[in-house]
Amino acid sequence: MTTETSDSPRPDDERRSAAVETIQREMTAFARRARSAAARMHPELSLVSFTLLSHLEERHGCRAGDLAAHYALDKSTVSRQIAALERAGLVVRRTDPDDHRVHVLELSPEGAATLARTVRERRAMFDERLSDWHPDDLDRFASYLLRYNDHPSQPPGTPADN
Amino acid sequence: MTTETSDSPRPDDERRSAAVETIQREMTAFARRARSAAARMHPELSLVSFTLLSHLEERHGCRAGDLAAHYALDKSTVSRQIAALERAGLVVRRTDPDDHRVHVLELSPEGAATLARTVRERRAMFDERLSDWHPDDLDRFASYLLRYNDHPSQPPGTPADN
DNA sequence: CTTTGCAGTTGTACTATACAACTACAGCGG
DNA sequence: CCGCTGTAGTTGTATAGTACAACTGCAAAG
Repeated sequence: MTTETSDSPRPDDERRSAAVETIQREMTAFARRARSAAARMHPELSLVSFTLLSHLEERHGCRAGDLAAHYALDKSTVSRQIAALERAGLVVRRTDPDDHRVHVLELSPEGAATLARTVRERRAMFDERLSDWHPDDLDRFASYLLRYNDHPSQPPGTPADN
Repeated sequence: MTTETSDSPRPDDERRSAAVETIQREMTAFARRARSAAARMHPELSLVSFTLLSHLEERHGCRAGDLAAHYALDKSTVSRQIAALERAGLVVRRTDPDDHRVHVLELSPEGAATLARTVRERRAMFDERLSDWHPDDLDRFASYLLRYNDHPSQPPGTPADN
């Protein structure tokens, strides 16, 4: 409050503080909007369903528990999401022959198609939104986001070492 | 598909595409996590409540409709959120003497205190998370986020000119 | 064969949200 | 003054996403 030296270059702490403040505010603003924006864009596939399908595509199938762990969701949530996706015909679920407790999840052809369509639509949105950015800026922004997100997060089941 | 020139420097379009892909993926990942992370950190104040209180602080009070418009929320959602915040004693609501339809919303002292505490906690989290970043990178990241978010968004009541 | 543990499902509850219908009020045209 | 029309906000109702706890079914250890 008393460190008003506005005509000299601000110390690093102050720059840092201002930048962190902006990052916090803007990340928060983005997070607030993202779900409803996604929902309005793809009434067929919520943000969570979309990410689950993406994960299945990347991994070429996986187990429900993997999804829960990876996305810090409760296993019951994943169970219901997957059930809905199966009902919609986007995911197929088969029992692992080696361990009958395990259900292996995979994209159905329709699931892959729906995912591809959604990816395309999202891509178009991002392309449009970032169309006037210089490629160098895009690269830097992308790497900052990677760095920001490369951070461990506590799953809901984990009591955060309490 | 036929533009395989992997040994020569990639054309701008391809860099662009890769960067946009990353931005999309990482923004999505962040959005997915943000709410639950915020909820786990502040059981008292959801991300939405937090932003509503912040807005009230910034504007030194405003109307419910302003919040709805600004945050692209339905007026009923805002009404209930504000009702909950009022019940919790964080917001005071009084009728505008000039127009009895209007309810002017303001932070209560407890609301200001709670908001300040939450801001502090969030700040600490962000500070820790960004502690090993160079100030220049923080500045750039912040400005990229500002630029990214500086984009119009359709409120839910707006049928997007259909 | 029993016990213990893991993978996933189901029961229940809560929050955020939207849309539609409603209430209360303001401002206008007669 | 009276009624129409538009606006601010509330309430009814429905839905989605989520968590926690209790349960089922199976596996692996003893």
